[in-house]
Amino acid sequence: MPRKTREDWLHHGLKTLKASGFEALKAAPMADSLGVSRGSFYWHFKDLSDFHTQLIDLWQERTTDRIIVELTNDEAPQIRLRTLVERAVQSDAQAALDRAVRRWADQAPTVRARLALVDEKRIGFIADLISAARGHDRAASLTRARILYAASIGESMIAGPAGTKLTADQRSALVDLILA
Amino acid sequence: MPRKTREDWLHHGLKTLKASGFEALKAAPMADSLGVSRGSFYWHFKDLSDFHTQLIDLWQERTTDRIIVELTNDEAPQIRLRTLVERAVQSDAQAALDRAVRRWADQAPTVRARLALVDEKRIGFIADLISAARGHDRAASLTRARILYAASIGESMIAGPAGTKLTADQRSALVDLILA
DNA sequence: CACACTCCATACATAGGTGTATGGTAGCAC
DNA sequence: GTGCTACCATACACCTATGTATGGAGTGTG
Repeated sequence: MPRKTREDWLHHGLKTLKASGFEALKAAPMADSLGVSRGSFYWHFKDLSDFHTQLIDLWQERTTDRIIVELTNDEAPQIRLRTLVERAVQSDAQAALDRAVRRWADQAPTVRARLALVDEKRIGFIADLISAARGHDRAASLTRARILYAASIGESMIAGPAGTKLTADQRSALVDLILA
Repeated sequence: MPRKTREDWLHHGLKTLKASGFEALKAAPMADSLGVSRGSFYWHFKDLSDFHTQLIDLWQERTTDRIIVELTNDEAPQIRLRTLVERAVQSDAQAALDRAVRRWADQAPTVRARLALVDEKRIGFIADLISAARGHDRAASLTRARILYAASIGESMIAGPAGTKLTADQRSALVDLILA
């Protein structure tokens, strides 16, 4: 007997979003691949848009709020910044999910608004780390944070063939450049 | 009497793609907004995927091949590089269309393959300009080209509130950094 | 053991998309 | 002005999705 919980649906939603984009966040196909019927979906969620907002909440918590908490520790800010970049770019899972949300945001205004908040929060946190490391004034740190964040996102968006991705050394050099 | 040509359909396709994403590239809604019926569409194109490939061809010609030809002139490579960056980031029309294609690529393998070629071509051209300006070896120029290209793409992807975009001065500083 | 409560399957009405087949109209060729 | 050809409208069969209503299965609790 299947018996899926609300969390089962949401986790499957994140997987689907990452693998197939938000266009695949539909009740019928998801129910099929979960081995239940749409009845389950409409019991746990009022409708699709209810499911969508809960999904975005979960995404933000996992990919932003939780990360910031984890990286608010006693290590040197330079180290924390490098850890952050590696986490964001290196792990393809995180990058793919973020790409999917970003694509989604271009079509759904509510998602777009949420993504804007998340971007701002992330850039602000990066700026905090830069400030702590180098003591720039806030404006300069924000500009550099924005460039670093943009480069990371862009890197994950380029569709080039395998082997053309930036290496760890090149990413590290980029961080040096930002902290210079 | 309407009487739309193949070019009318393709141009409307680019506009639709830019404004509403590839999900809106459907025969029925486009026919409505063009004031004709789907009969016209299926006269000019075999099916949707035929339309899509022709659309991608037009996009590549306009946003890559033509630009490269225009910028293969006698001006100093530093100047041409700055012109290229301004064209790509500043004009929102180009950026929005590129974003739409990049999102599309995440769902359609054929589009993804084409985008990979286009990215490679653009990065190669940027690397040419960097090499001409600074005489780096090919590998170093390609890395820097990739960083600059990634930063430009990422910048156009960030969904922050108005006023947080990089200014022209900041973009120019980024180019200086790449050419250093 | 009964019974309520939780969870799900199924059927239905509705909507919007595809691609095809068929027939109609406008304009040019002669 | 007849006729050909290019272009389009319409109707059809089909598919896939949504959301709702209704009627079961299971499971725990008294």
